Amino acid sequence: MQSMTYSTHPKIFEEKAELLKVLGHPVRLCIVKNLIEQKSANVTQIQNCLKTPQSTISQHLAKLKASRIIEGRREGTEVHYSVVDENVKRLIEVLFS
Amino acid sequence: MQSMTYSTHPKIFEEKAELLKVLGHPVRLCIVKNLIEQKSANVTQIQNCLKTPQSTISQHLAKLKASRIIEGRREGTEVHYSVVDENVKRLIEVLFS
DNA sequence: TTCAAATATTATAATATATGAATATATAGA
DNA sequence: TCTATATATTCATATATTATAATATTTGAA
Repeated sequence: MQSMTYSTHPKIFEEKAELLKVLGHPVRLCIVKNLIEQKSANVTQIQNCLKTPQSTISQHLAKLKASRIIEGRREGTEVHYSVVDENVKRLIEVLFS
Repeated sequence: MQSMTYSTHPKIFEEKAELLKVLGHPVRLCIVKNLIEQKSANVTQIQNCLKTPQSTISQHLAKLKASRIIEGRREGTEVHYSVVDENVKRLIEVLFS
């Protein structure tokens, strides 16, 4: 077990764990999974499908955005979100396969 | 976004999210990653490499065990842990690739 | 049966996360 | 500029997670 280098090189584990933690919430996971399948959606569409209050959705989107998993493009009053992290797309595919 | 079925079929998202959450801790992720590479290790080995108190390690192992990600085989006074979930092995491989 | 080593459990305090209501902001059109 | 719609932010509260010390359990050997 010489290679268990968490104590000397914790960064990689902290980063990857942080990614899993952000994806590790049912609402966020559902958002990401479906944004991958649908390419893009706005907040109202997401909100209606999940039947979750708008502020809750918005906060989950903010967290996904802060982790650079998704990006939003404003079109008029709407904001269209999509998944921009290719590694996340691969991970989600494996997770649900 | 018709297929965003979280409100009607939340179970799959809850289950997968729970898995990600369990893996989404730096110490647990390090344990799992290294158990995959090393095949097996006991608690003392894990503890020494991570330089983390014994009870902390033991609790993380308990959580991984409860999620059926790892299993422990007692050999005398020691318990040897290994990763038994093949999907987790694939997921971790993608995560670190 | 006692002892030492390995591991697990419990209790508790600190911190982080999640939720929803209320409020604020941004944009387009009348 | 006023209004309606879409989205974001703030705030308070509830809940969950983490870490550590202390204690308990399990096992093998003397």
